[in-house]
Amino acid sequence: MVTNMGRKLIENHNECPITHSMNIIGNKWTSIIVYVLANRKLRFGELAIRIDKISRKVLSNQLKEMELRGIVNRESYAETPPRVEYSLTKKGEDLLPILNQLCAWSKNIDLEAVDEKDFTVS
Amino acid sequence: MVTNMGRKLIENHNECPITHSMNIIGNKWTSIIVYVLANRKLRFGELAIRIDKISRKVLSNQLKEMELRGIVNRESYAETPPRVEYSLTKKGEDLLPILNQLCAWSKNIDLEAVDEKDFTVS
DNA sequence: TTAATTAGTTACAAAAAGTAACTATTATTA
DNA sequence: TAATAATAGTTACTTTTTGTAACTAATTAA
Repeated sequence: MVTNMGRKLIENHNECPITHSMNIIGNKWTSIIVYVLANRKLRFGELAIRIDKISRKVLSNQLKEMELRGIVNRESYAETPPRVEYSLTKKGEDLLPILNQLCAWSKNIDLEAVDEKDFTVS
Repeated sequence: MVTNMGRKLIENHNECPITHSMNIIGNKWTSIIVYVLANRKLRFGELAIRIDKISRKVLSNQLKEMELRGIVNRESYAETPPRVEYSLTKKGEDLLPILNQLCAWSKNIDLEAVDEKDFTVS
């Protein structure tokens, strides 16, 4: 059985900085996970509850990738039932003020228009 | 024939601001398009060339969505061959400084580790 | 002996993104 | 006259990413 969990990257030979950034946070969940981990350490299950629309599978994959990139820290305790705690690294914390600005930016963008329209063409 | 182009949104009833933000820019290309449109107006084909890994199909879909959300402006000229120019709105421009911070943040994150590892388990 | 607890994993399904060929319109070229 | 070029998309199809629901292992408590 073979499972691949590495996200496929956008080729970026000329090292475009925004493409590089998107190779790190250009997906639905990474930023949300960072935001929820702000100022606290959370167990896997707590994260799954707080980010209630994420699936455990995707949460697990994202956390692995984020750990690999040095955005989150994973501490595993040899207990039963298992306990695994996730927290932000310095790098992860450094992302927070940027995410807060993003939140402010998006405040008056309305998504209802898209939500209600059906976007069908015949 | 029916084509749906509306992106599916993360449900966000408690109006989590970061979830809202991710419903707008939580994908591979939106931020890259904004970044490339900084300080200039570009035609569809020019965008496709400058963002060379994006497909015309996805570029087209993204631009529609971004126009709908008020991030880009689309100007179409009745010429042959057609000319369509895209530029940032105020809202789009407001995103730029945030993207620049993101670029700075991501500068010393190395993706090679993920690239080279195979992530296979048996 | 059975249920409860927790951090994942697994096989499968749906959605998003990628590919290559195609369309319509008019001007230019052969 | 007919074929070619140019441009902004679209189309049918394939691959990748994300989502769903059920499952596992290990130990404690009932």
